[in-house]
Parts: sequence; structure tokens; C-alpha cells
Amino acid sequence: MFSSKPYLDINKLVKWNLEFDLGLTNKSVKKGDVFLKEGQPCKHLYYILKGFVRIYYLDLEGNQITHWFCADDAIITSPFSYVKGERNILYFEAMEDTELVLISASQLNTLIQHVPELGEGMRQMNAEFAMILSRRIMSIHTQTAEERYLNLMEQHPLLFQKAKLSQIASFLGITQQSLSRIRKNL
Amino acid sequence: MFSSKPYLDINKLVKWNLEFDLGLTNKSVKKGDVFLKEGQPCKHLYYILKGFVRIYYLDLEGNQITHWFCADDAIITSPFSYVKGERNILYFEAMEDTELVLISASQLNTLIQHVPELGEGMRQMNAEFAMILSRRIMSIHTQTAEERYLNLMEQHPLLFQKAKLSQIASFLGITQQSLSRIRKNL
DNA sequence: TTACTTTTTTACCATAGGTTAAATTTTTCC
DNA sequence: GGAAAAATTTAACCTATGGTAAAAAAGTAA
Repeated sequence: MFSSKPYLDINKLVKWNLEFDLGLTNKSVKKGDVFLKEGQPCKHLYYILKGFVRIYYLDLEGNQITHWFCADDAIITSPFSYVKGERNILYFEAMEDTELVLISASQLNTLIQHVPELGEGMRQMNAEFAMILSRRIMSIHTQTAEERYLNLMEQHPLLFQKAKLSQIASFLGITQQSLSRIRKNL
Repeated sequence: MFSSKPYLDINKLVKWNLEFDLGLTNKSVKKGDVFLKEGQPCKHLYYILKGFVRIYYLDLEGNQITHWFCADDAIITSPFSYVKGERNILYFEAMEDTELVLISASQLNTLIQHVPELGEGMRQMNAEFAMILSRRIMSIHTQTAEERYLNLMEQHPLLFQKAKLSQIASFLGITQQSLSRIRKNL
């Protein structure tokens, strides 16, 4: 759903890791693993080398609400926790076997000190992320659930092979029954 | 709705403007003025020294949909245009007499070269903005319109003195008639 | 295959919010 | 103040989506 490639080249990152002795760590997670849970502080950015991750949270009744789907080259974190130190409410679930590179805040700062233009890149990345979120709010305010579903199908067809319809439904902001009804009516 | 104060101190900005000869410009707009329109490229960040601004866009039927309300010390821009150079779709309307400081991308870059920690600040500001947008999507997905209205009343009571109910309704994602009905049922 | 579990669909009714139109209240301006 | 315009409320009706429950389909494992 979002690629960080224009802002952070993973090959360069690997090179810088050696050059500046950053000590970045890797993490492999199996399909189905929930590698970040509500209440666990999120101390890293996660660069998804390869795989597919669903970010969700729980509503008051305990239902999982999908907040985001993330594929190769996405950089994800729980901003509430990572940036502001607030209690983390997000779950990160690997929807398939996934390879991650973990980047702590201090490692990122060190890296940016050595490569100042990366600071600009990260700033732009955050700005683009805010834009994507703005667009999503706009689509909620101007489109029907059916239109949002058709857009998603068109823009991310692979998503429907990797995620359950119930997970996609909550991402679209509707129940799985409503999504099923929308699909029936084509 | 959002203050940039933790990330950019306006007094320092004024000082830096002189110190580094940035050439920042000011702009005064009268109540009711629409100082950015759809199709006009947005070349600046706007620092709101004093005033109140509504950001809106038009849906397919031409209805104004309020995207954001912004008060003193907010930094606003049309990210689609400012960051990505895409066609601007946002309108910026002064809801009361408003004093702005304009910051171009090149001025910002110059400033960050002189004050590197400001780059980090801007990055965090963008991250916080993404968080606020995430929270808004979450509230749409987990709360009723009535709950969102009550939250808004509680968190931004002054907003209801400055904005029309129809403008607040579209911000909440409902029609003005629905908002009226919600208010009647207390 | 069969049995079992999970996911998806279907159906029925309930409800929040949309649509249209008109009435009412508030604001603006002469 | 009073007329006109704008904003807000009210009402009747309509529609999309939610809630519940059950059936059907798909996936999994022995």
C-alpha cells in the first residue's frame, strides 16, 4: 500500500549499516505471527524486506479493525509509541513469512547525521504518508463503500489473494456481511 | 486543531529570518477571503500567526467538504501540491481576519541547513500530523457520528463559535441535517 | 474420503444517516 | 426597524449498512 523506496533505498541502507557501524538487526517472522502487540512499546521502524503485514487494532468490543496493509519496501511503526512514547495500541501481524530490518530511533539519528539528505527524505516520507491518510479520509467522505471497494480491487488486486475478506471489510470501514452483499451485487 | 509550537517556535523563526536573510513574507487576509484555490499551485507553508482557517475541497456535486480547521500556530499547506507538485485541490478560507507567514520550500531548506535540528523537528511534525489523521480514520471506523460530534464539542468548543454547523457537519462526514438531528436528540 | 474448522454468504429485521422540501431562526444590510 | 439573505431546524420518506443468526462454501488435517 506504500513503498518507501523513493525515500530510502534498502541497498544503500545495508551499505551504510556497515560503513557507519549502525548495528541494524534483522528479524524473520512466520506467517501468522503477531510481532507487535498492544501495550508493547514500539522501539523501531520496521523495514519490510519481503513479506506482507497487516496492522490492526481492537475496538471496544474486541473486534479487530484493520488499519493498514503493508508489503515489500514499506517502512512501518507505531507512531503513537515510536514518536511520542504513548502506549501502543497497534498489532503487527505477518500475513505471510516476512523479513524485516529493525531501525531504532538512535540508529536513525546516527544515520541521518552521516547522511543529512536522508533527513529530508524521511521528512518527505512522513509528508507523503500524511497525504495518503488525507486521501483516505476524503474517500470515506465522498465515496460509497462500493466505490471504495472497487478502487481497492483496482489498485491492489493482490491484496485479495493475501487477506481475508473480513480483514479487508474492516479496512474499508464496513462489516464483512456488507462487503459480501456488495460483492454479490457486483 | 493542531499546533506546530512544539516543533517550530515562531519567535525563533522571526529571529532566523533576519539572521540568515531568508526573506520570509507576511500575508494578511480578511475574514471570508479564500487565499488558496483549487488549481492554484501551493508554493508555501503557511504559518498562522493569528486567525482561523478552514481547509476544504469540492466533491463531484460541487459541495464544500471541510477537510480541516486550523488556528493560531498551525502550519498548513496543500501537500499534494507543495510536496509532490500535483494539482492542488484544496481551498484555504480565512474564517476571521488572519495573519500568515509564508515559507517557501527553498526558504525552508536554507533554514534547515543553518539549523539542522529543525529538520528533525519538521520530520516529527509530519509524523504527528500522520498520527492525527490516523486517529481520525480510527474514530470514523469505531465511533458513531454522535460520538464524534460530542468529542469535537469537548475538545474544540471554540470551533462552534467560529464555524458554521454545515461546515462542521462535512468535517464530521455527515450532512447538516443529520448534525441538526443529532443536536436535537442531545 | 471424512470430519472438523474457518471463512464467506445469505436472509431478515433494525437503525443511522441521506434526500428532499419546507418551516423557522438568525444574520446582514439598507 | 424591516426586508432580504443565509443558516439552521424540522419533517417525511428512503437507502445503505449494521446486527443476528443460520446456511453454505472453502480450507485443513486425519
